[in-house]
Amino acid sequence: MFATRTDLNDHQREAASFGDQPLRVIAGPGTGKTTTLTARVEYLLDQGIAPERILLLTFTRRSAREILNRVRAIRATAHVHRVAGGTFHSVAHHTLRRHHTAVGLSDGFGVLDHGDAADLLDLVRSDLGVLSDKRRLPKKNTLAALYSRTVNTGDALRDVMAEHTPWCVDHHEQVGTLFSAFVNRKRALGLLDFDDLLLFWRAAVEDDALGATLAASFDHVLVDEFQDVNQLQLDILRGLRRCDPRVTMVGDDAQAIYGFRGASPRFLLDAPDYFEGLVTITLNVNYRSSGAILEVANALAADAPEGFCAVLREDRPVLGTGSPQLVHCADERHQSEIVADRVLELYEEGVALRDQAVLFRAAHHSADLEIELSRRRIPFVKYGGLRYLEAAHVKDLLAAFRLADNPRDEVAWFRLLQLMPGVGPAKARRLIDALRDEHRLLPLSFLEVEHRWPGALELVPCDTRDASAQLIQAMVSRAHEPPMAHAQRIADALVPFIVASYQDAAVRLEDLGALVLACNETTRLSDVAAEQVLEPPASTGDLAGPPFVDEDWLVLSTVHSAKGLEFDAVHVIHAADGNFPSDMALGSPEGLEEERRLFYVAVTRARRHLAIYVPLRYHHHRVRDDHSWAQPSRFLSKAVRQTLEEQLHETPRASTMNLADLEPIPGPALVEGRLSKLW
DNA sequence: TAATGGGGGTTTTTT
DNA sequence: ACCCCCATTA
Repeated sequence: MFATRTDLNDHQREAASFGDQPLRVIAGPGTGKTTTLTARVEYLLDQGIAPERILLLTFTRRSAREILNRVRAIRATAHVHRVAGGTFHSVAHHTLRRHHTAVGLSDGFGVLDHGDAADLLDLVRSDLGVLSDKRRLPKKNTLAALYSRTVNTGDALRDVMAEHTPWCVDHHEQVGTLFSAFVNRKRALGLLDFDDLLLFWRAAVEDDALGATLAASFDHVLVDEFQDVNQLQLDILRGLRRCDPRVTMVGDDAQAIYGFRGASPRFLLDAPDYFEGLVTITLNVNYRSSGAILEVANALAADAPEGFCAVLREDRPVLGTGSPQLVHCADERHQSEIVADRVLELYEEGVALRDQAVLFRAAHHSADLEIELSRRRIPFVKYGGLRYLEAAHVKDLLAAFRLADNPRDEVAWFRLLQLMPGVGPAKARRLIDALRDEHRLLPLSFLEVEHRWPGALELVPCDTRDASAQLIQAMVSRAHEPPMAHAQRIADALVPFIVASYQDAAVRLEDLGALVLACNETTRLSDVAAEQVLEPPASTGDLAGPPFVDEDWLVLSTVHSAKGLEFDAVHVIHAADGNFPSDMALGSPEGLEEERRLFYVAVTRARRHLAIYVPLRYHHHRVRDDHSWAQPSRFLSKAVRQTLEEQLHETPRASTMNLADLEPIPGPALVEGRLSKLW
């Protein structure tokens, strides 16, 4: 029972058991945000609210699961699993699948990931023939980001372009034409991208009749990480609470780090304007970090021009060992060695690898360290950056899954057809054209595909016709079988193409098997494809081999991906200006402030040990021997440095010497000398 | 006319 | 890993 919980402080308890007005909880890092949300869910259940009438919106589905698992651990009897929980996107997906008719979507609609959406944009651009002057034009990924930002903020395209792509703002009308064609094409093909999930959910929620029904299906709505919502998400939330004041928003303005998705901490700060009668509770007692680490965090916070709402303080001291360190390294190579040394030292002192994390600004910042860790056989898992989902073969199978439910999915066709040897972009388009009817529409059903395919088959090079026909057959034929069996047949038919297209086919085939297994509990393959897009497996870690042998591995993560996590020891690398803050973000004051918050997030992940590493030199790969001197991150101000113990490692060890400086050895002669003894 | 392979240059962050 | 460009091949 909630009433018997003794692990909450007064503020947490007040928040958890708050009544029916809108509630805003400002919760600094380590102040028990998750505990409080968990307790609030528990409290609501105790009050007799039916679990399925509670909606818990979180930033990742992992955190929704964590909160619900914790509730379940306390109240084993409740049907906690019926609480509707997930990200805005995943809840949107569920809602739209359920009410697809009411919002005018077809059954089995497909969900495009970021890359698919960019590909489709490119496809539409070449069809339209606009914007073909490649010099001054944004590339497809830039265009996709532009589109996304525009719909998520609701700002005029012209203004968004003026700020983010000023070099081509003159083309804004053409870009607008492209975007509207892009939207039409997605509709015609039965496809939604990430943004559409939210756009359609908002449309549903804002509709008088449908919106009232959706809003009435929840008694309480709780939103975590509110500092990272954007205008579109706020609109949805307001729609859902159109006549009901029972809403809880939890967030921390100091940790707003998703501006590039149109999010802004101002929605959290201005929440009283959006929700009448809102009450605010602030949590600022930190239970996570040692006092010394808190001092670092607070010094960083004090440098923020606008200040942060929650200034952290400690209640009972958290034990720390030694001071947080600022480590100066010779260069990146040296940094990798010192980090590896330090990680092992801490390991010897009893800090398990999985309780340690190396954090960085950009995914590629860990490249050198990954090599060093592999060399020393230190197992690690990396979060952030490239994902399993983005691997080509996974996308191939997902495309086939989408197609199995929606033969109009031109993006999927385009991808799958090019897998066939001898088929490139041009032939793929001709093949797709051969599948269209007299109105240039793609088949709506697989009956039509079967009917039109023989004509198209002529375009496929002879030697792959059989395999191609089998793949089509596998997708077309839906016997009375469980979806997983269907998925298995599709995967089997895909095997020859994977083997022919990729050199490391064996590894890739295993991934396909895993995807087939994911179809176990579904009714629709397109559902599985969408789920994978909405919640891709978060980690990649192949360099050090399978880390699971000893079940302890070091965590490497982008700061973004480490949000909400905590570790005994945190190593922040590449704290050099240009890397952290990223020079990409320095165009505007808001950009810089977001970087500062990101740094704050990194530091506040640490419980007992914190080290920040600054390489002094960066070698340039373009010109050999060339290097530049790095400035330590501007966030390491004088005040911040006073909270850190500085360590200088000015003399790198022999192994880090720049080998190009040495007198060359007579390599060819030495090699030939040895080899000549062999023959 | 298209596909394919090689090479060089780049890469912010993610639902 | 991706994108873009170019040369070679079918």
